[in-house]
Amino acid sequence: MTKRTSDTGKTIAERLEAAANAQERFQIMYGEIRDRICMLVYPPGSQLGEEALADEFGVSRSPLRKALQVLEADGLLRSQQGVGTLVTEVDIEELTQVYQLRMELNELTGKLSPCLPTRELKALFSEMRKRAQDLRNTPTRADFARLNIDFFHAFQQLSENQPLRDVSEKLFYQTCRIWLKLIPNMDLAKEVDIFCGEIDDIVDAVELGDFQAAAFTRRAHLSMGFIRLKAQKDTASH
Amino acid sequence: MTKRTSDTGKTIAERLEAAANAQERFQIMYGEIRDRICMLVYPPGSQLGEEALADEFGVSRSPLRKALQVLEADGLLRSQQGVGTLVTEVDIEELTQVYQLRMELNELTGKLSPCLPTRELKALFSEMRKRAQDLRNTPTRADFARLNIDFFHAFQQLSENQPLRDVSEKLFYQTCRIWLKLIPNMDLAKEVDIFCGEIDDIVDAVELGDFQAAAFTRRAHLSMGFIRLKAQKDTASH
DNA sequence: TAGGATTTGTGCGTATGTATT
DNA sequence: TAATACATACGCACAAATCCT
Repeated sequence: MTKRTSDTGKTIAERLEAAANAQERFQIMYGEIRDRICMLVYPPGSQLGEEALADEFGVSRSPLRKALQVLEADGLLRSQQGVGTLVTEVDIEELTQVYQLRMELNELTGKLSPCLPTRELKALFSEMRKRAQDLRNTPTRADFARLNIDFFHAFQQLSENQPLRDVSEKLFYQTCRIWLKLIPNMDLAKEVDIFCGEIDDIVDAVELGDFQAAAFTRRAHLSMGFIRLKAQKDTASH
Repeated sequence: MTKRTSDTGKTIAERLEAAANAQERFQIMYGEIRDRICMLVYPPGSQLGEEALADEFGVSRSPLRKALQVLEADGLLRSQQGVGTLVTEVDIEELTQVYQLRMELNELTGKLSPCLPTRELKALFSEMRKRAQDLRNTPTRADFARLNIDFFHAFQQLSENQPLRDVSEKLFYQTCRIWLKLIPNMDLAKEVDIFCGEIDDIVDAVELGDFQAAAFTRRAHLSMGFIRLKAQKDTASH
């Protein structure tokens, strides 16, 4: 079966064919590979293979390698001559510092250049609440991970500080795989329930137009989520 | 005249020749080009030329392009087919958000995983104080910029939070060129004097082992420096 | 408007490094 | 230890885009 993107129904090769220039092609490849990494289509430790990927994407290795190189700079891949291009491991101990920083940055989201509470913004979060409700009814690992990613991007839109957005996004993609990795050892329905409750809290704050409250709430949730992850890791190792 | 690096006295081509593997070669090229950009050897808006650079470095375009591509992801370069590889412009208005974020992150440097006040660390800052004294005696643009960069890296070592260091470094290199760009319109001796006074303040705090005080002091200096830059920009435009 | 000069983007063959047998 | 398989790194030639005359 040929892989197709969720939105458009087109294959990657078709999307790349339709791209206007090299920068668009780069964005498509970069985004697609990053998505596969954080959805564990490419699990930590797995090998990518430049030629196979280039073949699937319908391009040569040269433009593909640019995407791989930037993902390596992002800390998601590691390429070494003679060995291969490997997806980096995610270890909760090593991610502790990233999580600490992410918590502080989330607080800044409500502080630096908060957006105005537009109708579009509220509609976006309303949509998130609805998707959370659907997820609660039929919880799956993949939908949980997908909503986690999409809700992150929605939250990002609460601040107009673009550097803050860029930095937060990099750090998010360094950490988000840990959930999919550890959730098999956890109670999926329970975690989904907690996560959807958190979304409800934040959407409540957004609908009131209080973005700073939304940011503090999210910071608290991040902190508690990290503690649950650590607890999970501790029980798994005993 | 062949360009040589300040430290070793070797040309870039020689250093690349001596590198053990591709990753080292990448780091050498990446660091060298970034340094030239923020020292205004390549001023904003100037064009790089892949073939000329590859020729100087004694490599082909392929490995050079990897360095350029990551620098483009860092926001220091912009490549476009048919146009060239151009150094990005630095505008104080656009950097306002970066500066805001940098100020907050500097506060975190004293908060997240502060290092222990080792002898090596104090010696490093003592060296900075000495260099500041030398700069005061004979102030030059280039030495000012160099000390600014080196002092930043020294300050980074006050926190062991590696993600915070990485993020702070990226943001620093996005902003540091603004000083060299605007200093011709300012009083160099006066700015050097202020900067060296700031170094004295921070080194005092470091020698007392109070890294949090050092971080708060630096945050205050960043804020005041930004205000001076903005004021300069306003007077220049009238 | 057309065409030539220049630049980056792409494709592909080869070199080089690593792991395994 | 040597040979082999296989991966990325590299170098080069050509395609495509842009700019200027």
